[in-house]
Amino acid sequence: MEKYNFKEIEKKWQRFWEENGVFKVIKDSSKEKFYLLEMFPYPSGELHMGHMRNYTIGDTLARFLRMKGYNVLYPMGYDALGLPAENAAIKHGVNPREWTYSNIEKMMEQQKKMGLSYDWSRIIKTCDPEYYKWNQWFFLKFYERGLVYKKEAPINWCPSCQTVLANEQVHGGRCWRCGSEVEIRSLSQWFIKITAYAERLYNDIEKLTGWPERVKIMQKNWIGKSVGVRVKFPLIEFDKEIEIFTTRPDTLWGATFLLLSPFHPFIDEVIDKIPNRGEVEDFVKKARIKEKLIKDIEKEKEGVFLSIHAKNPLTGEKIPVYIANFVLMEYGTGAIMSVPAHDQRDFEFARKYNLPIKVVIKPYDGDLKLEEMTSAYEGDGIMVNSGEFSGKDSKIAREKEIPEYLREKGIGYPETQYRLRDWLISRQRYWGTPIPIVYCDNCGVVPLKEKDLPLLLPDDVEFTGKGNPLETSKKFLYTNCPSCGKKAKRETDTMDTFVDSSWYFLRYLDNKNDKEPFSKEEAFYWMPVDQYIGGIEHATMHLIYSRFFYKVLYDMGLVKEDEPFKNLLCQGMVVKDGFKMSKSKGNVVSVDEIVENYGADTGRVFILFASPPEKDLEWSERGVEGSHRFLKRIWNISQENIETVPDEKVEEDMRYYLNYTVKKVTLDIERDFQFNTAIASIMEFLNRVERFKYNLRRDFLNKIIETILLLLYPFAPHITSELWKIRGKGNNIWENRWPEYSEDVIKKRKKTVVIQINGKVRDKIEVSPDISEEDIKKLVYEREQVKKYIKDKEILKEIYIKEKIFSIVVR
RNA sequence: GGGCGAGUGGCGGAAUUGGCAGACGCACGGGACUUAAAAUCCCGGGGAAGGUUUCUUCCGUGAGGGUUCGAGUCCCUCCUCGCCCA
Repeated sequence: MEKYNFKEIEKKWQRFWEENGVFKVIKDSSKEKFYLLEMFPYPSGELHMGHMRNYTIGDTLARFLRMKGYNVLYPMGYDALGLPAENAAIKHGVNPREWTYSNIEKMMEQQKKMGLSYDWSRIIKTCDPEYYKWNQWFFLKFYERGLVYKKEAPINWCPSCQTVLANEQVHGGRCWRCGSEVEIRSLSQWFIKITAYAERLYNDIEKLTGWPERVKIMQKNWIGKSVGVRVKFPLIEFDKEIEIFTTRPDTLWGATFLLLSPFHPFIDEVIDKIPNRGEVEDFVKKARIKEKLIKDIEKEKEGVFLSIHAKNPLTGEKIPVYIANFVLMEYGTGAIMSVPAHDQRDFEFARKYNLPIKVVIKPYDGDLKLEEMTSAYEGDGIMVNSGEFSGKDSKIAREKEIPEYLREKGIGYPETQYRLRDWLISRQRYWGTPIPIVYCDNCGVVPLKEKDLPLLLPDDVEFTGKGNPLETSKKFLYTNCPSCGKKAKRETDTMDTFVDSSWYFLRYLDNKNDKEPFSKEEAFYWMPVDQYIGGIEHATMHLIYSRFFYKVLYDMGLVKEDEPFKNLLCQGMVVKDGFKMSKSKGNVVSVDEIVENYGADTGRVFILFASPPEKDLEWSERGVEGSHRFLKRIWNISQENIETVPDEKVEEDMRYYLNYTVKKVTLDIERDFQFNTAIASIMEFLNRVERFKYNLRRDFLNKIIETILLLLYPFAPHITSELWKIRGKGNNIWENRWPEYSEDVIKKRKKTVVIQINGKVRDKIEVSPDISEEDIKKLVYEREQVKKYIKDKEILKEIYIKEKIFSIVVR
C-alpha cells in the first residue's frame, strides 16, 4: 500500500477534472436545475480563510447535489473594478488593469488548488469591457425609465491632493495619504432612484422565506419604513412654512419647539436676516463637518437658537426654532417638531436649553406630573391638553382620526417615509465603469447610443493621486455629441462597483452573449438562485441593490420572478485566538500553507467539521491534524486486505448502522447544511467498522467502505476519487448516485426504552419496535431495579412515550 | 438607548426540538510497538462523595425563580458577550 500522497493525488484529479470539462453544465430541461452561487471575490491577489470557508461550503453542496441528480450551475467570477487597483497604481506605479488581471490569475490558481468544481467556462471579470458594457446598457435603460438622475450631493474632498475621497479613504477626518483635514464639498452626481422601489423592497422581504431572519430584519431597518404625517408649521417672522414629518401626530399638541438639521436649506435662506448670524454660522459649519465624518460616535446633543419662531398649528402657541446636530437632513424633511414630554432626545434637549415641556399624554393607569419627570414618557396613553382629542386613546387616535383632521384643516397629510436614500453611483475614479453620458453645449446632457457601447476605459491616463485620472485622458474626454454631432465633453464619473455586483449572477448564465446582457431563455431556466452563500457583511448594501436591480429587470420583462435569491446562507467568520484573522492582529493562516502542508481535502474537512457554517469558526492547527488523521484512516482501511470471519449478529448490527449513517449524513446536509455533524457520523461509523471489520463478509465490508467513500466524496473529493479508482470501481466516483438508505432496516432495529422513576433514570430495556404499551408495561414491572424503587410506594402516574421512555411517578 | 442572537467539560462543538446531557474531534493521562523518538494502534475520562474494582449516591448546560412525571430545550427576572440600528 502506498502512502497517502495528497499532493500528487490532488494535482492529478484537479487536472483530470479540468481537462475533461467534468463540471461544465448546460441548460437541460429534462433535469431539475439548481443554481448555487457564492459571492464573488474582489481580486486583491490572495484568498483568505474566509473565502476558503465560503467556497468549501459551496463546493461540498455542489458535489452533493450533482450526485442527487440535479443539474447544478456553480460558477465563479471576479468583482474586479474598484479602488485598490487604483491605489496600487498611485503607490507602485503599476497599471490597474495589469495589476487586476494578474491578481485574478493568482486567485484562480488558489481556487483550483482547493479542488473547487466550478464551471470555469462561465467565468466573468467585471473589468472586461464585455462585462461593463452591460453596466452601461443598464444605465441607459434605467435612464429611459426615469430611474437615473443627477443632483448635488456632499463628497469628501482633500484640498491638498485635489481629489475626492471615498469614505474608507478618510481616517479620523483626515486624508489617508497626506493627512490633511478633509473638507465637505457639494458636487453634482448621478443617482439611481432606488427609493421608487422602497415599498416593494420592504413588502417583498416577506417572500424571502429561505433567508436568515436577522438579515431580513437588517433589511427592514435599512429601508426603515415609517408611517406618519407631514405637518406644516407657519413661521411668525417670515411668510413661510416649515414642514416636518412625524410618526406621532398624537403628540402634536405637545410640540413646544422646532428643530432643523444643520443641512436644512432654510438656514442659508435666512442667515443674513438674523441677529445672531455669527453664532449660527459657526455652529452649522462645525456640525456639517462632524455629521459627515464622525457618524458613528455618540453625539452630544447640541443646538443653537435661530432667532425665529413658528406657530404650532394646533395650539396657536408661539414656539422657537432651533438648529440641532442630531436632526438628519436625509430623513423626513430635515426638520422635526419637538415634543420633550414624550420623546427622550427632545426631553434632554429641552432641559439643556431650558425650553418648555408640555404633557399631552398620560399613562393609562396614572398621572404624569411635569415636576416629577426625569425622562420622557414615550408610551401610549390617554391624550390630554389636546383640544377636542383630549380623553382619546393616543394609539387609536393617531392611526386615522388625527391624520384626517389635519387634512381637513389643511395643516398636514398622511405620509409614509423611508430611511432608504437614493443610490449615489458616481465615483470620481478611473477603475470603474464609465458613465455613458456626454455634455453638449447645444443639447445639454445626452446619453450615448446603445450601438456605441461599450464606452471603453482609456489607457492614456496618469495616476498622480490628484484628481480623477480619467480627466487626464485627451482621447476620452472630448467627443462628438451623439445627438447634434458637435464637439462635446464626456462625463468622467465612473459607477459604484455595487452596480457590477447587482446583476453578475445573471451574466454567468450567458457570459459570451454579445447581443444582450443575458438571454431571457437562460434566465427563465436557471433563475432564481436556489442557494446563495456569502458573508453577513453584505446583508444590506449588496443584497438590497441586487434585489432592486432584479425588480427593475422584472419590470422590463427580462426575468420571470422579482426576487433573485431564494435561499441565503451567511457563513460565520474565521477566527483565531478569539479574533478575526487579520494582518494587523498577526493571526493569519494562509490558504496556500494549509493546502501545501495537509492538502485541500484535509483543509476542507477541517473547515466543515469544526463548526456549523453560520457560526464563527475557531482555527486550530491541531484540529487540522485531526482531520488529516481521519483521511489517513480512510486511506488505510480502503486498501487493507484482511481475512474475515463473518458473524451474523455483527453483520445485522452493521447493516443498521450503515443505513442509519447514510440517512444521518443525507439529512444533515439537506436539512441545515450541518456538515459538522455529517462528518462526525461518518467518523463514528468508521470507528465502528474498524472495530468489527474482521467479522464481516468481505463483500459486505466492501460495500460499507465504498458507501463511506461516496458519503465522503463531497467533503474530500480528491482522496475519494483516488480510492474509488484504486479499488477498481472506475474512474469517476462523481458519476455515482448518492447512496440510498432503507427506512425499513432502521425501523426494525430494537429500541432502548429508558425507565424513569420520579424523573430519575433507573433502568433501560431493549424492546422490539412496535411493542404495545401493555407488553412494555409488563416488562417494566418485572425489572429488579423497578421493583426496588417502587416497593412500599403508591403509583401515582405512568407515562409512556413510544420507543423512548417509560416514566413512573410514585409516592 | 432599541432590535436580534448566543452563553453546555481544559478547548471546538453534539443532543431526533420537552425524553439517557457532553456524540464526534482536539488536548490530556495510561498502555502496545520501538534501542529511542515520531507515526500508528488500544484503553480512560463532567465534578464530588462513598464503595474498593467498576458498583452506588448526590451535584451538574451563565445566575435565580417557575411550568412539567421529566427542562440545555418552554415562561419570568437578572448577568456577560457578539452583531445590527440609533
